[in-house]
Amino acid sequence: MSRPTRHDHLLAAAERIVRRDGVGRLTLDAVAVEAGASKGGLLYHFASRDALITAMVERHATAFSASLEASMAADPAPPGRWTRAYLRSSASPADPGDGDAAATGLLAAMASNPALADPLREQYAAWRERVADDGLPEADAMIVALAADGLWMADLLGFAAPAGAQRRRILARLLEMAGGSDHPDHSRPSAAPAATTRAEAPASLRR
Amino acid sequence: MSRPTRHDHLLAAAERIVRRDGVGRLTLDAVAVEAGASKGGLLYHFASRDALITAMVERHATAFSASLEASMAADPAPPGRWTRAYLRSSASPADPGDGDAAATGLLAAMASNPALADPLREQYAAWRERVADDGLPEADAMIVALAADGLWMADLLGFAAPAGAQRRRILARLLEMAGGSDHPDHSRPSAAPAATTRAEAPASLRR
DNA sequence: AATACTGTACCGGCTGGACGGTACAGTCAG
DNA sequence: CTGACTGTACCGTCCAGCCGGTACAGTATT
Repeated sequence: MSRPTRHDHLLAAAERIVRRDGVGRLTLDAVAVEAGASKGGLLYHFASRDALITAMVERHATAFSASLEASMAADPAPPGRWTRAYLRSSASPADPGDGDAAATGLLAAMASNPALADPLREQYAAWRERVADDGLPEADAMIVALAADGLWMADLLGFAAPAGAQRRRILARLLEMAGGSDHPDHSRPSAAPAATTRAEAPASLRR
Repeated sequence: MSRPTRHDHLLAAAERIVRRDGVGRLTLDAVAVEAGASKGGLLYHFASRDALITAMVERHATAFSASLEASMAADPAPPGRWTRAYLRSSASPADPGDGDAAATGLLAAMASNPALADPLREQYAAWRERVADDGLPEADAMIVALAADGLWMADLLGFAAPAGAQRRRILARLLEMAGGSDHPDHSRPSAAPAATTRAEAPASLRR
């Protein structure tokens, strides 16, 4: 679980393919080639295509979970902590390099076998409970989380998500609804002024 | 464009398959069988699989658009009309028989060729503009729309969407944010009391 | 009125290619 | 010697798209 192993490289290659070429191109051969490995080697690590996709989904789930936990730990005010953390983690991915590649596993699962997304579904339900019971008016907290999901979905599906100043205003308003400070930029060096904003639609997902 | 033609039957069959068996089962043969037609006949109407999926997407777009327009026409108060209509149309599908089958086209498009969803993307962008410029505080209107999308996505992906009383409370709060009356049940016969609530996750989408 | 022709709707078998998965012999580091 | 691979050949299946039909309604020709 420390430095990137072959295992990780293969997973990363799979994500790259989905993002760049679309789910339809996620074949065992393509992944092997992308990772500079052989098909045999790939199947040595992941016994089947489904196993590969499951691993992608789980990778995303743990990554998001970690981002959530970190964001929450950095937020001292108890009421609305989870909700704000959820918002931050969905609206701006942890690792900028990753971009919104995180969801590639979900996409792949939905395309070939929705049941593979089950672990994510469970996680999601748990997060939801946390949000609902966060010391805020229940409906408000849920609305913040749902709006975060809406934003995330737009990115995922390549729909035009609000960007730039508009996005920033929406995020600020959501943070406010979640009982957060209006100036959450305290720990941000502001070296990257519009860093909160995502450029455009993914522009990924071609065929 | 009047009574259901063969064309419509084929499209409906395709939607049924995606909903019942999952996107992975959407093959030309399966659609033909489901519609009680032959593969040749199917290909006579839709020159390719992509053409079929495009038609599914467009069908959904026009259906949603119609529902939106109708819902808006029935809402006399100018400020926030679009936003409320958008909320109502996403949160409860027009035709109950359809269920949330509407999105099957999107699912199919994302699975095989994301570019096929482009028409929907355009529509979506247009709707967004309408919402943003609806006489409400921009951020609030967008949040309502995004939350509606979040709800819709949960249904689409089979994630546990808020249901029952909780869903009703959230919807009420969203309607309030959109400047609507708190009792929008005026034209509802209430013969189906919990009709607003969707039972569970789609439970569709198997392999 | 009979014949010939045309366009539309639809059928169903076939093929070629892609892809998941298997098998296996070989390589190389520790 | 073992465990982590590589490289390649191969199999079976699935599936999109093609194509050569059929049925039939309407229309023109004689």
